[in-house]
Amino acid sequence: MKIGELSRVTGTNIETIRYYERIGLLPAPDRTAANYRSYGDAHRSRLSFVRHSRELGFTIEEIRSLLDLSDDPARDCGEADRIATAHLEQVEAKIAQLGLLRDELTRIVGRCRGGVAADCRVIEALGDHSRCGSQH
Amino acid sequence: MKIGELSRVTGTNIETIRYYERIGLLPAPDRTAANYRSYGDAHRSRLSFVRHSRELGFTIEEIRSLLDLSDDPARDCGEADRIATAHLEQVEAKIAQLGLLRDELTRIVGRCRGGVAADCRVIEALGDHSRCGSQH
DNA sequence: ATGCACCCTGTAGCAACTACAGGGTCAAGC
DNA sequence: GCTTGACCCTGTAGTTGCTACAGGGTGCAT
Repeated sequence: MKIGELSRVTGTNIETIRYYERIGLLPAPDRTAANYRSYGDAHRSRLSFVRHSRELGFTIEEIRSLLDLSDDPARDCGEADRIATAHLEQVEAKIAQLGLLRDELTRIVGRCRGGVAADCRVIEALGDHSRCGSQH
Repeated sequence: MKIGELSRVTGTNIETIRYYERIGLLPAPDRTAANYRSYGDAHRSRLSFVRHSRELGFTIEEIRSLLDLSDDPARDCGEADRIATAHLEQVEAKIAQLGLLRDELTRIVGRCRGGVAADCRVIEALGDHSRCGSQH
């Protein structure tokens, strides 16, 4: 299949597919006589792997490591688990951090009583960290 | 005060301060005879406002709008409240999305039973979106 | 006078794309 | 047989919010 179809079946921007090839995440496919990229099923499933991992928030470098692992079926699987576990911990940390942020934003918004900016509690609160309940 | 001191009192990287000046978020300060930037208290509090807002996740453009508001004390405060409320909604959406991600990562990790990559459940799960419980 | 901390400008790099500009290819319809 | 339009190509530059130099100047103490 050509790049447009691969783009449609994987829900990936065409430019992004070429970008992944450029950075070596996807192997360069064969070309047609007209120099068009020609993809097979292996490309499709590799790209799906990449997209799914990206949606889960893995970085390109993490995905590279995971792909290296899956390219070498004899290697130890524990590494994949370590990468995923570390990533899960990061996600949990991010959730906790955003929770604090939400609390503070909640404290800040809704204080507006329709006055002018000079009396604005929102602007005041943004300028003054000292009243924050938490460190961020 | 010179840029190094402003950097210390606000906890901002020197390069970042110059960057904010370049993009017009901070006004260009006076210069000493030796062409060193010389800041006053107004700069300090404006930079604190910017840093606090960035820590709360506001974008540079949102901060620019908030600063425009606070620079013009006669303007309607409702705009500041709208920006902050919209941002709060984004933070809440992000928390919800990360929650789904965490659930899925939790489902994926810890399945490793010490085998080889060919049998790796983690790698398998990453390649196969169809088993995900949620859309992401 | 020489070492060191500090300051300056300008440019390039990071992640992970996205968006052109400026061209080539191919099948369908007139 | 010629045009139209959808598709493809390469290469480069833009995005966000910084950060990191390179290559130089300044100010003060020893």
